[in-house]
Amino acid sequence: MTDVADRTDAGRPPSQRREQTRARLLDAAHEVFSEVGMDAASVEAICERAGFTRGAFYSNFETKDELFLALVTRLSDAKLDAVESRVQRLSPDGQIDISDLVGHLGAPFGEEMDPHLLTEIRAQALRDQRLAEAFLTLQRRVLERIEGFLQHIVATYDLTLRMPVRDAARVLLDVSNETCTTATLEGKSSDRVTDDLRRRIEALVPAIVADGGAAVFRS
Amino acid sequence: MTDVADRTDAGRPPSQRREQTRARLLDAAHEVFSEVGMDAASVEAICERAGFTRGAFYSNFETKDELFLALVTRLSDAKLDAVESRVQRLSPDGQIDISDLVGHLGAPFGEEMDPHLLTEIRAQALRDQRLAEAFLTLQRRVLERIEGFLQHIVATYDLTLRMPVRDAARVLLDVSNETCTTATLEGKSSDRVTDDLRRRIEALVPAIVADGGAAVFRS
DNA sequence: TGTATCCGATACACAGATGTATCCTAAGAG
DNA sequence: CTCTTAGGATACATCTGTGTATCGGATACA
Repeated sequence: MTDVADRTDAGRPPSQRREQTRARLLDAAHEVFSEVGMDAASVEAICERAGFTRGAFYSNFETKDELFLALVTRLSDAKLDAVESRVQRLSPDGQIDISDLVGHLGAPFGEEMDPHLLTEIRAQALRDQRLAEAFLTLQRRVLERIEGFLQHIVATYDLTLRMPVRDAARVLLDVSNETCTTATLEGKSSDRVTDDLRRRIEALVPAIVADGGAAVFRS
Repeated sequence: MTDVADRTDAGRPPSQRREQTRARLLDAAHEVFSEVGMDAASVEAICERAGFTRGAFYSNFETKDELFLALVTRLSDAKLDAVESRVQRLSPDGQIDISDLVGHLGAPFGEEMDPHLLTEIRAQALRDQRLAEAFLTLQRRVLERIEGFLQHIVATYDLTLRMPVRDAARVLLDVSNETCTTATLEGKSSDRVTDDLRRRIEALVPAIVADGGAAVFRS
């Protein structure tokens, strides 16, 4: 009897139902991990949130660790997609709106990867080789995207940076990360986190871009 | 019979012995928390590391949470002291060695507050109001120190910054934090973490300081 | 030397989590 | 309509951790 929760997989083929179950478990895991952290999150709690019992869990995953890794992988993909699509949508001429820039940089956060989970992943990665590698790979790829993005801007608007593009990308990412985490710690809403980030980036751009990029950037 | 471990508090007055016990428990907690994280660290494991049983623990602390908070407090004090003393030792004239600057900025890390613990504290703080406040207060105070330090340099050498001192301090701190964490994730030794940090700061200084501060900074 | 006291060890009760082994049900196959 | 099978529920054994209550021994002081 499946009365734990009414699910809508009534008439689906079994193969799709399995995927659905995995996805729901991952969704639930995302929430619970973000709320109470990896260690404090019991498999039980995750299953309950997803509307399943642990039977379903152990039928789909080996262990909690594997679940976490799967979740991180899924989030990484989503994150990269988000960055990628934003880079594509870059307007090819005219001025660059700093809010836009923030959008590009902030994309790695958004709903896909909130500071709670980012911090959690890091904390875990410091003690798990596989996770560390996964995380570092992700970070490297995000960095490359941002670097490419900057390079594009530099070429398009004929700007000069006061440091190598790579370093500039890193600084922006670092400031992004720290600002988001700190603002979240301060209990700020998602909107106000973005405000903070915007302010920080605005202060940073004139330092990185020669002659302040006055002709190109606008607030 | 106290044969769990030979302690050297043989003939000490009881009051001092109590302090010793607390200190040893805190030391052990530092290690264990840093190794396996707050949640995974059992009181048992901490006591074992310290050479006690849980009896000693519950005789000195209310709960594991209180222990963690006490540890963070102790670390904060140590951290601030480290920053403070380094600021005092600033050479009043001549050139500024960038390694020195890194030393000042990196001081918050060192042995006092390694990235493992920093990350751990953050992860916890995201879910614990009291911890969040403690951490934010610490961060604010460290920031003020760095700001004061920068202000001192600017005044002494008559430099111009391309952003408000406050923002400059933040950027430096953010880059410090992220660099240390990432380098640690990459499995780098303490020395190589410092190397990384040095490189990052070197790239950053010319952007922040007008005309690159060429006359003042040397690698 | 006797005694009170403090501090840490030991023992215990209990709660919660993990993982496995088994059972049940509903969708497809013939 | 029956049989098969997959996917998830249920039940169970085990383990680990927490916190409390009690005990014992060393120190300090008379």
